[in-house]
Amino acid sequence: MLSNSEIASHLYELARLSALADGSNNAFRVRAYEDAARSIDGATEPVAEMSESALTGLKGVGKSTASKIRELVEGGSIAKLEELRKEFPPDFVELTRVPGVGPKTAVQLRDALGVSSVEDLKAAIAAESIRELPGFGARTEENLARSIERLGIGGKERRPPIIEAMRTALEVCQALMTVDGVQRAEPMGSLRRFRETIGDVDVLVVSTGDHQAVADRFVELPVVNEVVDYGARKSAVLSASGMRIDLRVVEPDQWGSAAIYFTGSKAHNIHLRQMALDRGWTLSEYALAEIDTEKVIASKTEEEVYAALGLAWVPPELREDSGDIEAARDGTLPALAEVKHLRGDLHVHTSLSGDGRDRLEDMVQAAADRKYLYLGITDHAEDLAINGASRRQMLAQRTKIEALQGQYPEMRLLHGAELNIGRDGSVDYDADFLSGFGWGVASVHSLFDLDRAKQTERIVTAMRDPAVNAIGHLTGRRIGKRPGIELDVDAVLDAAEETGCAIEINCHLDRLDAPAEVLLRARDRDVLFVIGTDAHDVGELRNAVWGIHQSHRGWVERSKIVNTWTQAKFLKWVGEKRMANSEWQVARLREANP
DNA sequence: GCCGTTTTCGGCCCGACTGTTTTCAGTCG
Repeated sequence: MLSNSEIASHLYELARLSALADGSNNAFRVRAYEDAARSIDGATEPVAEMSESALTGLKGVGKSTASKIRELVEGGSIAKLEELRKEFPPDFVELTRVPGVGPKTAVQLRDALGVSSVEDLKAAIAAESIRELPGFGARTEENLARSIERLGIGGKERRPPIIEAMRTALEVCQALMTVDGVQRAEPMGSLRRFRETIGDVDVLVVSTGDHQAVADRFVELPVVNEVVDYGARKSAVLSASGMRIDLRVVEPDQWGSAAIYFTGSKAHNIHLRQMALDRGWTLSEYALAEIDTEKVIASKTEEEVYAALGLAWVPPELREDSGDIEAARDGTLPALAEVKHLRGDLHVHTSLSGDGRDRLEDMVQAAADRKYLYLGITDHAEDLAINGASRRQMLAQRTKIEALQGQYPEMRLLHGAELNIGRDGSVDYDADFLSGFGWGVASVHSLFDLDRAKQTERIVTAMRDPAVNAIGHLTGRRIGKRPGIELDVDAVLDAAEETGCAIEINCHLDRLDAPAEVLLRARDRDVLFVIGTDAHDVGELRNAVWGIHQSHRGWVERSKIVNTWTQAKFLKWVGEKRMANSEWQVARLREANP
């Protein structure tokens, strides 16, 4: 059966090819296909199983698209799409990946010069025949040549992982803050929405001074390899790695409308602008204003603009137009956690782990500095070949922790471990030794290639273990480097509800694991989460903020995050899980000591 | 192509920058 995302990708392709046929990415038909695709992507029911009339009930899907979907599901293809593919073969479509080449230009190049691939375009540039076309010139030809070169290093398709983009963005913001008159400089776009991969880095700057001076400084930054656009309000550059960085500079009283505009998503903005029009207003990056009189209704803060439209402020990570605007209107946005709500960290390594960098004493002090009320110390357990701690080492650490506890009357120290989930779902040590720990995180560190059924089984088995309070970095993915393990997410969530085992939201920017899709799937379930930094040094305790953003992305209610709970409530919950399934524990003890 | 208590036709989000032009089209975000 075709999945929703497979169906959506057919519609996206239909949109792309229709743009070539209609000569514009903004053609209404193109947008209609995109709307339908987005709606199907976000649908919770399997669209392949829906009747034509049920399909038209989906937002953005009308009779024509509904019948195309049925055609695809029943016959495996869409006649209209096949026709378009014939007219616009992949090599030709590739042309529009060249920055500066849109649908109009691509078609014009083909009609006038017979250009039907990037290779053809290169030849036409070499022959200097493009500059002869009406509306083109030598300058355009040169720019196209440069754009083609760029395709090799970056191109429109590559989306850098968030960790890479965040680093660049914060660097740029920091540098621009030193320009005279600059009051604020912050990352926007998909970075602020906390997508796991980033199209472009967007930076918004507020300046009371000379805007041109900001642009001047921007294009001179060390990260800049090439300047794409250069203006007082708006500039764009490419980094050496091909990352595009966009800069907008606005006046202080335009921050709110500019931040909304620049944060997106595109679909969210279009929806907001439509709401503005319904009220006789228009929304741009400069202001929400009356159409007739141009009188400004709101612009200073995001809250004001949303409020004027009858909406609660929408957290950036939710702005995808996938129910966020309706929830903001109806007052049903989730009550999200913020960093200030965190009362503990429950995945922390010390130098006892082979890859840990700071001493136990320093990690504990750093947690105390953050005013935490509980701390789970979770060094790697013995099954992890290089980094794991032996029983003897673990017991010695426990003694040290007990001694340290006296110095921290406010904060409860839990001696835990990051256990390794074996092939069959078992973890390190034996049940007796495990029962000596006060907290346990279990994670997959091996056998990433098992099939879906086996991976699901091993996770579920680990969740049932009374020594396991939470599953660490659920999928084991490294964003942009390594895919996560295959999992039956619903089965895992069922087990989480049944066992009371929490699912970690790992804070490392290259993990952000569990992924947002998993968190969203758990929205209407009684699944608990724990935000864990997986810190390997004191500085990484600050990564908690990334886990908070990730929880927002997944619409996770604060009440479901166990480390926002009071110390008493948290400790009660930990104890319950470890006491529960005592029969299971007895059975395991018998197994170990027949 | 979709949509609708101002509608089944006539709308459909907004603006900057570039290169080519004397007022605009194309592209992009």
